[in-house]
Amino acid sequence: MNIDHRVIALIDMDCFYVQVEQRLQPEFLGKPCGVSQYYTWKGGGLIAVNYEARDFGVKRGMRGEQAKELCPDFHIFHVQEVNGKANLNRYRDASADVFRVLNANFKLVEKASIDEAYIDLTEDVQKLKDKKLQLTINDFSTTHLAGFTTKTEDERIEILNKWLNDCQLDDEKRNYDLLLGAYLIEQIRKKIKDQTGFFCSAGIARNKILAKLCCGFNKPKKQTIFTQSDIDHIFDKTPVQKIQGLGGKAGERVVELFQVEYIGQLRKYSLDMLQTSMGEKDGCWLFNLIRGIETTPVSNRNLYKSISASKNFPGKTCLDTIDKIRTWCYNLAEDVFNRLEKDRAENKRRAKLLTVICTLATNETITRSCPINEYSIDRFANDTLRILKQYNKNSLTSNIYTPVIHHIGISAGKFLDNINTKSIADLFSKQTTKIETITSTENIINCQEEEEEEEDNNTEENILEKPTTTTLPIQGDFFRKFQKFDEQTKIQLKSENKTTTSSSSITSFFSRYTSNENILNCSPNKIDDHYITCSKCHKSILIWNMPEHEDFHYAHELQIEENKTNSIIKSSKTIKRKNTNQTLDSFINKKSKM
DNA sequence: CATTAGGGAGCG
DNA sequence: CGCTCCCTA
Ligand SMILES: Nc1ncnc2c1ncn2[C@H]1C[C@H](O)[C@@H](COP(=O)(O)OP(=O)(O)OP(=O)(O)O)O1
Ligand SMILES: [Mn+2]
Ligand SMILES: [Mn+2]
Repeated sequence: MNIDHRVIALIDMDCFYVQVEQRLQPEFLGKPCGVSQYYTWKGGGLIAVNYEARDFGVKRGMRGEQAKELCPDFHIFHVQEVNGKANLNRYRDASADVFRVLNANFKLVEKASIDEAYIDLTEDVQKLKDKKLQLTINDFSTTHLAGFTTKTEDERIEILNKWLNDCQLDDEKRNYDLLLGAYLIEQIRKKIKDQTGFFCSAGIARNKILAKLCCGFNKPKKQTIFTQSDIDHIFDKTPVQKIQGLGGKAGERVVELFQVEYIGQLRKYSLDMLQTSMGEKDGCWLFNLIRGIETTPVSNRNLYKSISASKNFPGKTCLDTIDKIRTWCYNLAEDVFNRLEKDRAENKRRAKLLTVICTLATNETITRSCPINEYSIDRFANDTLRILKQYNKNSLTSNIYTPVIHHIGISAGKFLDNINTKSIADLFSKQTTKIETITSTENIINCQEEEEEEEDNNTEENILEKPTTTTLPIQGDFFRKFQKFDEQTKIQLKSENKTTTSSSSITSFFSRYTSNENILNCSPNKIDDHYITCSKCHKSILIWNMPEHEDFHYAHELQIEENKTNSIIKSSKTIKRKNTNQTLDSFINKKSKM
């Protein structure tokens, strides 16, 4: 099967938590509503807002009170509280209702979040083809085309009808597959509505990124088809940050380093240039993406990989005594315990690792793990407490805890199946020698078993290229590049996962030691706030992006000389620098706020 | 004083 | 592996 010939759908529930609440209290259907947590503080923070309320400008993240100002009839549902803590089980259960419908109707369904699923429809579409259905506009009553924005229903029908006839008569553009996919999704959305009461929207495309993107084009209660011929003209107007995976720092890097606003503007850059700036893997992923190619498979995972409970204790609500901390350890442990027991009964598996996360007044976040030998509230709570006590600077006899705690989280993961199916037994046999010790080998197997992991090239090369030196963040990239000349080259461009740019070493370097002098050293030219002017192109560049920007010119020059020497650039893995300013900012902001 | 989740990659 | 950082709902 050609990876470009897949049919992928992304289904996303409309204002999901609100619909869950409205299903319980139908008298609020049609009225502007939202869901908030912790209503004591200014009406609580809204985590979901329905479309009626959005018309008034109410948005997620607003306070309940603020929403009331914009929309006096706004109704606020409150997340259930148990032991003084938000409990999201109602939404998890509603999510399970939806996924039961999906899993009953499709083979390959990936739970991407509490309210969305990717479905690989490729096979279903092929089967449907044999039936030679005569489809009409009535089979597509909520379908839109990503390439056309229609103002009226008549217009939608006119345009869709034309397209429908086109691809049924002559499938030169291979759009018929997408049409059948859209047909299947119209059906399943109707089933979801009938069997759960919930409305949803969907995107249908040839890969996950496009399906996700276009799902948002027409909401609520609608679905959108994104054809391959839409790629160029839509990407030319799609802000970089709208692409999943580029909503954060990676997207900022793209915008800064290439001086672009829309993802389509990257088309003029060579693979080498993208890789030089973004790294081999991400550069390759971007290069393909903007040509409509993205090969991340829909995985078959239906179950959670971790079950966690956490709570913030901002400002004066901080935990400053052992007694308070113990109480919250128990509250969180109980929530996790209840969900783990349910999970064990339903899924015949047990979590083997407990991870405790806390944020202290010093603004450090600490993460520590310990094995789970038995599901028990006491044990979860006491393990958590024991770990937290290790960071108490006060005397062990005192009830006072310093520094105060602003966040605690407990997470259970590393699930191990109880039942020895043949395949699992086989997998175990390989490293049976050390089972007892919760060690992770088994867990890895477990993970890999449910995940794709089909072809796993790159590892060898990556290891070879791992930069072993801690480079100072000072115009280092040129230097490093030449150091790498001798490296054997090749490197199959197969990598397709985007994500992450991180560099903990550099971050901590800055957080710990610097003040501006170190940062200023990076900049050859003039400092104008955080920007400097590049001597080559005279554009304003954020100073911490300057080294990559220089790489960019370097790559550009090489390219202009039309020589290949691909290997050199390809094999140079950029050490990713961090947006130091932002790191420090958030450090300071958090500190001052908490 | 946005909160409470959850998934994943890279580093040592 | 454990842990940190990143990205998303
Ligand atoms: N930042 C958040 N914090 C806590 N819960 C969130 C957050 N974002 C989303 N959720 C929850 C509430 C949402 O109803 C649910 C699904 O999110 P999402 O699909 O992004 O929006 P939505 O379903 O409310 O509206 P939409 O119709 O736009 O999809 O997840
Ligand atoms: Mn949604
Ligand atoms: Mn969603």
